[in-house]
Amino acid sequence: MTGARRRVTQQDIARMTGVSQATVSLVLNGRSDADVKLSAETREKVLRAIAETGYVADPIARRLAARHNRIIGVFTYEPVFPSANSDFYHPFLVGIEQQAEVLGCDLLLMTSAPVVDGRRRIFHGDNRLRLADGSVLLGRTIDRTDLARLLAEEIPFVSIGRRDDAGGPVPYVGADYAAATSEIVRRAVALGHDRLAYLGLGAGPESWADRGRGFREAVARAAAYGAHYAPPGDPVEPADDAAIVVRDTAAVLDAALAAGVTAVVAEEHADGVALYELARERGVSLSVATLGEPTRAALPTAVEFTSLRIPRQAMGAQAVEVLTALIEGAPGERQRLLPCEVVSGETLSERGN
Amino acid sequence: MTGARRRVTQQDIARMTGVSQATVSLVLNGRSDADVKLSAETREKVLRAIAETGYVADPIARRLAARHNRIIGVFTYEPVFPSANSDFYHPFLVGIEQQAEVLGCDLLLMTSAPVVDGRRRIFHGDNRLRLADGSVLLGRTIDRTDLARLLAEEIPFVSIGRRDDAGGPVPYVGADYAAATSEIVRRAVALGHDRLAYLGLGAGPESWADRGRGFREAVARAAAYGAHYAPPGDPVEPADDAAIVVRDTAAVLDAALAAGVTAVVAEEHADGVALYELARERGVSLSVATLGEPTRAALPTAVEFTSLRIPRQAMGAQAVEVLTALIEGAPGERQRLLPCEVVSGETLSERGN
DNA sequence: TCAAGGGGCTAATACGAATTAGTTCAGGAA
DNA sequence: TTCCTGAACTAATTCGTATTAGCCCCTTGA
Repeated sequence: MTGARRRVTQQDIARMTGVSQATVSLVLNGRSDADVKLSAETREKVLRAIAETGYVADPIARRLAARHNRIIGVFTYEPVFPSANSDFYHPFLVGIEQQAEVLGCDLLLMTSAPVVDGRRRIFHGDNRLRLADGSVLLGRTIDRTDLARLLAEEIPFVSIGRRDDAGGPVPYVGADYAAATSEIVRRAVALGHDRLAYLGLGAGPESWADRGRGFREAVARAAAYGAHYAPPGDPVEPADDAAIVVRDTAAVLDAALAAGVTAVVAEEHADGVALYELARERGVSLSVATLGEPTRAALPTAVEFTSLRIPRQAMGAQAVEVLTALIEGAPGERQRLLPCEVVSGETLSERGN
Repeated sequence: MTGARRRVTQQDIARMTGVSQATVSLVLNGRSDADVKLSAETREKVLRAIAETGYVADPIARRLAARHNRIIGVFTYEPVFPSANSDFYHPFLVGIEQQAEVLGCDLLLMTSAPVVDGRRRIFHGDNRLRLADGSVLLGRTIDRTDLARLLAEEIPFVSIGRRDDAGGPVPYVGADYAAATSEIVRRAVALGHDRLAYLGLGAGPESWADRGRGFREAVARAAAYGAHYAPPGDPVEPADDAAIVVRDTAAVLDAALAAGVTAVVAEEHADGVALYELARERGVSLSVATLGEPTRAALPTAVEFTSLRIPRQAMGAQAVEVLTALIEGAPGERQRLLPCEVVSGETLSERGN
């Protein structure tokens, strides 16, 4: 029909219908407040021209003028679409996408962030965060200074996973690991275990700290004995004075048995699996619960583990919810902890089997 | 530090350093052409102020002025992050993300598109396609009228998967199903099969048509006999006159055996698996090759099928490549067919086993 | 002494939509 | 007739950056 096509603008529509660009904008935004009146005739004329030309507002210009564009940024420290099959982040993203769809928002994956030391950098020269109305941050650990800067610059964001204050409260949607861990300890105690051990690094991301805290508090409440072991393989720098550093699974098992421990709670699923399998192999009775779903490849096992189900999809969806509330200045809590379901498997059983 | 923070702009930098906004822009863009000269002194002064304030260009304004941002749209007809585990699209997205990362582009997932009849609509009222510099389209079938409109409106896009012309050539990166299918037929003939059958619907997306064509051409070249059966369960509307419509796997097998067919090439992996298993059950010797990876849930089978490996990741990456070439007006082919590797399994064997 | 020729910068404008402060006009009241 | 009011618009400005035309000043050369 037309030859060299150029983008249709409000100006074009205005010229076609003999009105001003401002009028076109007003019609488009369906404005009919007290101080803006448009005759039905004009309105129809403009709408007809819009329909004819297939005009669509340029979202970029819209954002510049109106200061929002219904785009939600998604920042991940690792690739969003990992090559590895066992994809821990996927459920979060399913939730994020679902909620974005509900809200009619698009998702901007910040893949342009340059990778340094294997992690994407949030802040860099050509920072794109402002392109979106706000962003969801996804990652096991998130740089404290990044968080502080996001807060300082008043960039709307929500972290998936609880975060400690970073020069101010950090908006987040996390899993209530402390409560879930306490619940597991409670169950163990109810099953007769009164000498428990926690297998995990004290130092690390908030999610680890929360589990450790849940364990210690529950043990204290139950007036039980609680030891703390650091698992093998990791760079060990236990924050907790009670921690006994061991270097391999066998040593952990030996130490636990020597201390009369009958139930172990493992931060990492894989560590728990290894410990449980070793105990079985040796014919020793030992209860094991793990505090999460597999993130490292675990030994293949046919046993159903007592562990936690992290409400990942709900966390993703709610993160988007909180973010939009934040952007729109709507009231409501900016920090949410979602309950973790305890999966009652067969690895936590009555004391003495 | 400051109270009510406002975004730092070039104007602010200009005021701080006593130069004009234009100068700041020039410094930022490192311009030093013939017609733009800046003293080293001014340059440094400005750069220092930029470093102090932590100024970062607003990508929105940048885009409005420069008419491009480094955003690549990703339009999928289904959710990008499907809940289902067997995720056919995932590898494409891995490739897209990888290439986007290499190019320093962000990805915009068009999740805002309203869903009608279970599919997202590309064109709708508040269309966001223009937000990105260009888009990658992902989907088994893509609406012809959508493609035509994209071409007409000169919206840069690349389809993943070959597409027929739609009022003009459609840019795509596809898999060369025709060649791969021919290769499979060639192998079958080399193994002594001279009566072959094709199991698949003639009508359907281009990718199906390509396979069917590859089959017919190869059969003709080999002067072999080639029949065409429509698989069970699907709404059958065979485009191919030679097609024999059958309604269940048993009927397909009966018809094939009656016609003296010894090797069957199946469009859909699941159909091929069903047919092969049935033949085995009956103790009949029948070679089967399938033309793709599982997209529908197939019967569980321990057999390694002769089939195709679709270079999905490479297709995703190259789609982004072609798209950027398109956007930048760089020369190069806008239609690419990538070779499919033939997986030589055990289901295609010498005639008579 | 004047013109020519840069170097070094700025004014002005564009990009496309949103918004606000008017302006025009018709009709009614005083 | 004048003033006022409200309906129906529009002119002008804003958002922050990129770009281009052109200005001013200082050298040089004749």
